[in-house]
Amino acid sequence: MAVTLKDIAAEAGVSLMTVSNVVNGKKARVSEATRERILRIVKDRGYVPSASARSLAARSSRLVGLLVPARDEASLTIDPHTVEVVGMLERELRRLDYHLMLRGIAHRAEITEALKSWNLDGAVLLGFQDAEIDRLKADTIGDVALVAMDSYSANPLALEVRSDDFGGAELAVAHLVALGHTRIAFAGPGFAATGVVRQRFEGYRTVLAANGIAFDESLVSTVETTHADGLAYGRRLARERPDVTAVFTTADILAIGLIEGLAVEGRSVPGDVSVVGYDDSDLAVYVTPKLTTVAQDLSAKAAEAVRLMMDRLAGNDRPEQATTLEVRLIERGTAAPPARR
Amino acid sequence: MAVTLKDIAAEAGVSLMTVSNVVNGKKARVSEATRERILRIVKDRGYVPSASARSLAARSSRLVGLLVPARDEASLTIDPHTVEVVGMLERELRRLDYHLMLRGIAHRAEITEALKSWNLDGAVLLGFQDAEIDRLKADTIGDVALVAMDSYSANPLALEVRSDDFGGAELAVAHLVALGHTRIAFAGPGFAATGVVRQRFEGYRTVLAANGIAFDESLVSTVETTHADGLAYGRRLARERPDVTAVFTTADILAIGLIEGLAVEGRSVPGDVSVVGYDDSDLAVYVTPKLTTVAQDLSAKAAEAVRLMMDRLAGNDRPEQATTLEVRLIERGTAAPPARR
DNA sequence: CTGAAAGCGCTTACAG
DNA sequence: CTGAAAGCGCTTACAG
Repeated sequence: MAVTLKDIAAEAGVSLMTVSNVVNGKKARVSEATRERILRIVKDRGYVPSASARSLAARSSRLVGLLVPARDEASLTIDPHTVEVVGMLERELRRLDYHLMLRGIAHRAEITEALKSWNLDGAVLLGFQDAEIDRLKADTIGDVALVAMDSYSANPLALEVRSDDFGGAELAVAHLVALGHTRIAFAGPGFAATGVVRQRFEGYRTVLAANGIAFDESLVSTVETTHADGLAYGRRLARERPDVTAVFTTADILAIGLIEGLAVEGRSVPGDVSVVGYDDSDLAVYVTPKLTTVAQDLSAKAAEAVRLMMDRLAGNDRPEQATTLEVRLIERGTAAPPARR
Repeated sequence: MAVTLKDIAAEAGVSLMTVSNVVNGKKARVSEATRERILRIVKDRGYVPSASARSLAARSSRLVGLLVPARDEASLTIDPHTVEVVGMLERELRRLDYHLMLRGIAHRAEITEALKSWNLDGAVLLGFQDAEIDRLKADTIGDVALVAMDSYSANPLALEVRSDDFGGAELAVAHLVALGHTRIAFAGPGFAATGVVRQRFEGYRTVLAANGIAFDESLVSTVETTHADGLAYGRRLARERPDVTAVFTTADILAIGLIEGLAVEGRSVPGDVSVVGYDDSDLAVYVTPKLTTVAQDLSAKAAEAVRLMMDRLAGNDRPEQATTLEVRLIERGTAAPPARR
């Protein structure tokens, strides 16, 4: 069987408690001599503390859940852009000696279940709608430090980290306006009263207004964030809306599909239509021309999520404000002045 | 505090044991009447068993580790192609009521540590070199069911799942040969005596030999699996090897970089050079022309990994053979007959 | 069909 | 600086 605290204690001729103190680095409580002797035995025997025993006896499990929506028995909805966040979160947590449990959530009740079952110290909610975050109640989440990524929910139970989606849209649309465009379309997934896409939409509308461009409802289209939907949208746009000279899109993948759709109908980017994406995913530089897009600092986002969680775990109060990270426009090859008519 | 078995037992007026039996579905041991009464209370009170207590008391933790290499303090090395496997594994395990712990491995010792600390029932090794799998010893991994994905290691301690890398290369190169190519280059990351890339290289060589095409060492290049390295390779190829009319590549991303590199130097695909990728990643259809590539069934690979693990956990012997999954060639737009000279 | 006892491997006060 | 006791929430034999 595995070696336990008891084994180490027996071999060192001390009590179990002393070994525990040494293993947990409570220096003040053990003399340097016994400390070194014990550490040596621990190493020789390859002792690793039992996390479940620890979790059971102590208050803390040093376990953090990464909760991701999973549509009805399907796979996790992790888009490539999210993966990077997952990797970063794992790294940050590992540095702090925490472990990460990955859990798909098919039904709402599973959140509570995941939290309780492993006695998680914290959890990161990745990819949930604001409405779902709103619904979280104190009695269902207990005492975990909960951080919701990319959330604009008003739920005080969740710590929030997101990028400046409003500002990112402003950057993109202002760039298009500066190039001389006035017929600028907005394409993104359906949105509610709040949330990432809503913010980007408001940023779009604000820049139009600031530049005296009338908002035209018929210029905003609901397009799911997939290459196929982007492509279909591009074809429709090419055929039905020759007046549109630029499109601001809420995702690179959608932008890339859109560009292909336009091409299929004989319209070029940025010659006939300018396109701005969002995310600055790897994809953005794989296509020709390379995509002009809005970049967020994913690494900073993950680090901030962990920082907020640890702060909360340390007993500090929830910060007044949600953290909003800066964003920047990456100018590449898909946005240019509109063609002369 | 959270509600425990004891609370439920008290409320139901039965012993703790009876509740335990009900919760664990040991129907034979409890009368239907008490069973229903207890289930009702469990539901009303929102009781969720403590996984750590269970793990400590029972033999099993119902926890599986997903171990991924993490280069020195850096983020996890999860490429987009791997992500899909992660999602699939999580789904399969969740269905079986197991949980997944995601852990980056920076140093070899961390494997043992991860295994022991949470008393994992099983672990999936994703993205490790064969040499690292070879090095695993029985005393360091204990009794966990270990499955190594895409491994060709001979270590009997690991269960193995992989695609038919040799066959995939055969398919790709045979396709090129059938189109009339004879000067076919091989591009992929450096490889050792064993492993995925070695297999693909051998498949390449075998098809050449079978068709009476002399193997030419100068046609094989070591190119890392990134867009940038692919691009640099493409430029080099265009300038230095006008004789090469086709390239078989070990990854789509590399193929896409290669195509761009060729384009930069004024050579077109498939007009001047044919290119075949590997993986059939999403990327393959985002580029123009769409990539001809070799597809593997990632979903089946994940399912098979879980199946092997559960089989082993059920006490069955390790299968004689590693599982090798079928692979197929997806013909799209980047491979065509060589241009007439 | 139901239950009392022992124990899984730790940590947390509390003594000395 | 070191230790004996109690307990975290379960499961595993073993009785009845």
